[in-house]
Amino acid sequence: MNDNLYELQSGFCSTFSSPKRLEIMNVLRDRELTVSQILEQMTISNTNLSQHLSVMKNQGVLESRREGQHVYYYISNKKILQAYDLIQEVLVELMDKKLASLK
Amino acid sequence: MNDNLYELQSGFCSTFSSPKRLEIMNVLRDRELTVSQILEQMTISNTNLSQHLSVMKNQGVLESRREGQHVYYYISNKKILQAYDLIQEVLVELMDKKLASLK
DNA sequence: AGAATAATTGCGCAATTACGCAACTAAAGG
DNA sequence: CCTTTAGTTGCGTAATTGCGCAATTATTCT
Repeated sequence: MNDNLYELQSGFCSTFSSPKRLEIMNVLRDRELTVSQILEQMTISNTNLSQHLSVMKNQGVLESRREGQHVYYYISNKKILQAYDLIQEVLVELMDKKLASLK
Repeated sequence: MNDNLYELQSGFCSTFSSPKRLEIMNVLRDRELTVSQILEQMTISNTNLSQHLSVMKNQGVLESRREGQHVYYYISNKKILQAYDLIQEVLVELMDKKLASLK
């Protein structure tokens, strides 16, 4: 029964396991953007961006709305960014620790 | 330059993208355990558990210490569990929203 | 209706990941 | 030193993922 939750959560988190997708989250941190606006901000092909956005939307990380020719994407829940930032803090602490152990 | 951070973070987060690994984190939530103790708590082969623990340790999610024949594993940083719990909250809110939209 | 712009999708391939089996290393006790 | 218990590692294979190319859909403008 709980297996399903782990399943769901791992799917959701798989979204965080790609550098490009993390970059997308960061670009969308405090605003919604159209696909082409995101495209301008990063080095990625149109196709590949669309694929990543689709994965993220399917997992519930992003939502989208169409406005004319444009599709706006945005982060579905601010807690996602909180989690993102927590992990980044962990990484910083990890690197600090590693550096300290080297000297 | 920032690419490296995304790279690092995605590697770290890839740890969260497996149901088994999430289960391991949950089992280790508030205590350290030996490999065989973890084994007792979940349905997984010895080998596969060892492999997952190795991945998690390499990414910095877990640390370990040997005591005689036993190797204890524990979560390296409490913020990891905070992030874990935040994501779970997001999932609950997501399911609530989905249920509400169905009725 | 036809053309242009925005975005998505199907297909194929290369790269990575998951996991079992069997072999191996590490520590403790007789 | 041999055996037992604990844990790890190498290898093979099946499954999944990432990403480019080309084709397709959606919307707007003329």
